[in-house]
Amino acid sequence: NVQLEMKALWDEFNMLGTEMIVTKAGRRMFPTFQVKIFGMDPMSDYMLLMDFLPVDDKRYRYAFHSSSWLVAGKADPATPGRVHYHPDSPAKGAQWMKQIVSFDKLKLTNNLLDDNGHDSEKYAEENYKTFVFEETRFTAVTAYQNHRITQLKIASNPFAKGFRDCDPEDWPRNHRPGCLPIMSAFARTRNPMSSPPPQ
Amino acid sequence: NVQLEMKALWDEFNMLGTEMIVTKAGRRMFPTFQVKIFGMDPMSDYMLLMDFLPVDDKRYRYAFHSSSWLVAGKADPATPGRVHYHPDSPAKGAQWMKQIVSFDKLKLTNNLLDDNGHDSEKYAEENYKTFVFEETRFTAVTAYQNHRITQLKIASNPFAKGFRDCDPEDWPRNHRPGCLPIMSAFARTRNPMSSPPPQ
DNA sequence: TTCTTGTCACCTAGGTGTTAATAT
DNA sequence: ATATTAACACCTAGGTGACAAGAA
Repeated sequence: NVQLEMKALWDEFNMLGTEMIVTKAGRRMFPTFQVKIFGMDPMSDYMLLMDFLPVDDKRYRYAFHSSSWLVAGKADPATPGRVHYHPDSPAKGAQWMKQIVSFDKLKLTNNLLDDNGHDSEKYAEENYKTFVFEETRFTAVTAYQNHRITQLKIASNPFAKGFRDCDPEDWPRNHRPGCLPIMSAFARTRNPMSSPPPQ
Repeated sequence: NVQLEMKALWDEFNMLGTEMIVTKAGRRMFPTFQVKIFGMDPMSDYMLLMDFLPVDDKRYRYAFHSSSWLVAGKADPATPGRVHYHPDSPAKGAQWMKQIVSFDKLKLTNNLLDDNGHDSEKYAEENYKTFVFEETRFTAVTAYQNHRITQLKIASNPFAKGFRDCDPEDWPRNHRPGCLPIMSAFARTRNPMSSPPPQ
């Protein structure tokens, strides 16, 4: 059994239509994909890996007037079957279960030549179990399209703090009209990012 | 077979009498202990670990007038048998050998209550091979005693760049008397730190 | 046009020796 | 006296979106 961490934040993005930047050098995902794992055999070794499933083979473009994604042709040839092994692999079940497993080093790239930490598919014949979290679905972009996604990223990613025009700590004391939509998405009870989990 | 990396730098420190700061929170070693490994079985799994051997059970204090260490009593009770497993352990021989193995995350502490990434001794009964590098011998201190050690740390550790009063790149162009001894210790051919090995 | 890339200021995160204050 | 601690300015290292320039 696997439980997605930061589910509330993922849901918030998902409601707007999550976008993830891809670059040639590789860009981290935000929110970070991290999970709690239950029910492994504590003494057995496990490999943990992550890959990405194309939802369809279409290409989309964002229509700003209607704030929606429109089909705009066929997708690029599918990404070669690459998987990202969690760097702690292999490890005992007990190790995986005793703390949150984070894929924060994982980077998305549109450079087909660069592996970026991805390995070619192996172990395909072995027993494995797959978990899909629909709320982590995203559209890969080279620049953000939906401005509300940009604002939610700025509001919730600590590394983008430089672009905030309103300190969440100061709200509602410093309440200004322009901050309201961001703040409503940044309710502290739903977003524990500011105090990241140990290790 | 194991080969110490940055041996020239280690030798330079060792000639002066290397000192390493220990703190309650833990302090990295500098130079970093890193090695190249040869002759493992590529397919076998290996644990790699590091520990510290007290050279004697004496306590020392530094005599500034003679620039030497004088015996000043008996050592504290020996550190409990703690070892530091390399975080990549276990891994195949091929993996260990294909790049430099670095213990850069290792931290020294005088806090007996804090493990600081150290594990209690295990595998004592299993087959293992030990390598000692005499040139990495050091004196644990809470504050640097030998000023020449301080200057060599400042000259060679990138994180201490803020304390340099002379940019190695500008020498001998900007040659000033006060910089000469530091620069002679920082010959670029003997200190590749400025361009760290990939990954 | 539309999409992609490279550079930038601004952050987070954490490793330095210094210094002054505190402990022994 | 001497040894240790804690706060600090100054770094390295690298993750952000904005923006201007370039490519398709």
